[in-house]
Amino acid sequence: MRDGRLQVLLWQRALAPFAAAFALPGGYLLSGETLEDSIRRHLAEKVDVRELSHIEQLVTTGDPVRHPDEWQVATAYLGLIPSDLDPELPGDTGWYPVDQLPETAFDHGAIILAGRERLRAKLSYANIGFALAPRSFSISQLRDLYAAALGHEVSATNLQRVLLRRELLEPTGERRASGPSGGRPAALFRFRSHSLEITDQFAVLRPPV
Amino acid sequence: MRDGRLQVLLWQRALAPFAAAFALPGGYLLSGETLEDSIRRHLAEKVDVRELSHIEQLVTTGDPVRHPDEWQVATAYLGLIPSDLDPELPGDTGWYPVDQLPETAFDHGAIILAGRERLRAKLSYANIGFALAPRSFSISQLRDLYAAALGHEVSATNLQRVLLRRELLEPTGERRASGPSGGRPAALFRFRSHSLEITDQFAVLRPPV
DNA sequence: CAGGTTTTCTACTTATAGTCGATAACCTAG
DNA sequence: CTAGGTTATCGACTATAAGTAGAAAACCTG
Repeated sequence: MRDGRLQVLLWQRALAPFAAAFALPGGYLLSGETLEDSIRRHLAEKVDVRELSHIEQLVTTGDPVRHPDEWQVATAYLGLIPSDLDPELPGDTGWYPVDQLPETAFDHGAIILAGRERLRAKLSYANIGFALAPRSFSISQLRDLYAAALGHEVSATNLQRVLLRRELLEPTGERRASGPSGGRPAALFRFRSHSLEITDQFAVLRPPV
Repeated sequence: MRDGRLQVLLWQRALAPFAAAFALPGGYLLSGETLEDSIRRHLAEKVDVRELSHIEQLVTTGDPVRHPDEWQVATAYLGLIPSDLDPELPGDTGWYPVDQLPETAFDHGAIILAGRERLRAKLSYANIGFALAPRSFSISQLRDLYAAALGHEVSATNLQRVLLRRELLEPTGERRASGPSGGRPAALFRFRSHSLEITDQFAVLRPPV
């Protein structure tokens, strides 16, 4: 989440194929290397990987048409960075809104959309919000974050009750100072756990009718 | 589902490594081959792949410790065969209960359990029952199938109502002749669709308290 | 202190799922 | 042909989760 929108880190290619198109960070596996190690190694060239709050395997494609010259098998991972961290980026990379992608290289456009779907699903049946939200936040902040990620309005009242019932959130006991235009100061919450936990319910926050 | 239990097709290895241990069917990718094509090709040596009612990618592991001699990257798929099909099997393969696995080769034991978890989850928020059940079935049959796959008791009344509400089932209009010990003949149902569809609900059939 | 703003709470409604007992529709034995 | 056993189905009730709306709380500024 950057700028109130779901954005993805892309890198503008210099060389063919797909010169000038935008690609996900990545690269080749070294012999004997774990997939996740390799992802982290390649990503480290772009951002500080200690900032990753969550990473999970997304999909593996071996479709021969995905690369024009070479036959490749590629495994994509979904990685998340909390909204309050703002990593230094090299000049050829930047954040791009997922719902307004530039022209992408290879099959990266489809992979990004698959990642968004995975994220949306896990917002509804897991505690994956911890990977997007800052360590401490108000319910209104969290509502805006969920709304942007899910792509539809979310009720703050309902969100708070659902996440508290599932025991995913706990109050920090602090309150945020109210803004310049006044208003009641918001109580702050945090996620109880910062590792992925699946709930036994699903229907968090369908779009309002 | 075979014999009222969730079973997996395994193949007893003849050669080292893991000689005599049981392994999932599979093999090496050919150059230029799609992952799914490769799976179907290797599987065809064991069973008629036209009997597969569903197939989906499960997980890719590149952990160097998974094979003692060689560095491998392997992608596992989950494939399902309806309970009323009984493929001819070569002598070195057979069905083995997932909750009572023999000694497995490589990391195949963990992969099988991951497959079971995927299946259980999709029974709860998708129509994946179509891939396990016969084309036409009574609610009691379906209850037994769900109970065996989920690992806990399931109420037939509730199952029928939930699946009908989600519009996943439809009555065929036929009834099965009652068994030798009598009883009311059961109405027959079928799945409306035989391709995977995600529902917007989740909590089908939690274990009874 | 009045009026505006944001947050939070409470009550109500709706949707979905879980449970239990009654009833229906068949069988076989006598 | 009927009594009693068996399996399937239905209906009513309960429990839980989620969606909505409006009132109240807690701050701000002028």
